[in-house]
Amino acid sequence: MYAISEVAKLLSVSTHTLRYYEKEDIIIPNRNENKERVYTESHLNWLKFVMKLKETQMPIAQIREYARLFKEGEQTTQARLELLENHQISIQIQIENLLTTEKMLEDKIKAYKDFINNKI
Amino acid sequence: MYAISEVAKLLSVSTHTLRYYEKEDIIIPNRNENKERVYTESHLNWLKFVMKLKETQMPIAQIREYARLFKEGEQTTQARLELLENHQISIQIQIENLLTTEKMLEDKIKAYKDFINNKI
DNA sequence: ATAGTTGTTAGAGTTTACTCTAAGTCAAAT
DNA sequence: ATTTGACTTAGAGTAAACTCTAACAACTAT
Repeated sequence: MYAISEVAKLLSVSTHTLRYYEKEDIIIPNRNENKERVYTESHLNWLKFVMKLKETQMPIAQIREYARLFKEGEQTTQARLELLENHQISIQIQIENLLTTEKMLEDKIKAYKDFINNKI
Repeated sequence: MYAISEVAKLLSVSTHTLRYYEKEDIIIPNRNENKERVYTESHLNWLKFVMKLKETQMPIAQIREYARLFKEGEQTTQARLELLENHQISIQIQIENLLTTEKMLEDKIKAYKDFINNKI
């Protein structure tokens, strides 16, 4: 059980951002008697998952959509699967692009090094 | 030799964007007698390179910096090399992150499929 | 002649994802 | 008693990278 400030610290986000995600229906923590947000281990895991999706360029709107489907329950399993499969494809494309550019950079870097060392 | 609209079409960007990049000192095309922008093959290659950098998350400010160094000439070779090497590292980190998340997604996708097919 | 393309300056508008402020309440800790 | 941390609503501000508009000039093609 974590307070908002603890979660912020653990996941390196601001409390502002956590409240913002809540407003965007991405994480809805529990509340204690004083109406303070209480995040469980499972909220934390969900947030970590969300951050992975964000890191890999999934827009907030799509993350919200996944969260919404999740809340709707079992009948959305197929839709969630499709969403994740689409994101997997997006990730694969990103990796391809990065690899291509990395190769290009490697050549350029090599050329620069040759130039600096040997003035060919 | 390409007019702005041809470049826009070839590279799938708007003429607005091309003028914006020019204002940001990222590409400065030649001009003809009528002061119209004229892009050579080499401008096109530079633009393609720029788009690769953008695709791999290099901010405009850094691309501008690289372009500036380029214009300054040979004495900035070392600086340009360092900039590209830093970006290469950034690319490698991005690839690592993507691979990690892809593996995670693959597991989740598998779990969803199992659930759907066998209701385990 | 007129439609189309390009040019200019200057600035306004858009989108995404935060990020922060105000202004006030409430409960726990020192 | 007061500081601290949390809460609320409502909205303003920020940064990046476009994206578009206005309003008018100038050349090219039909």
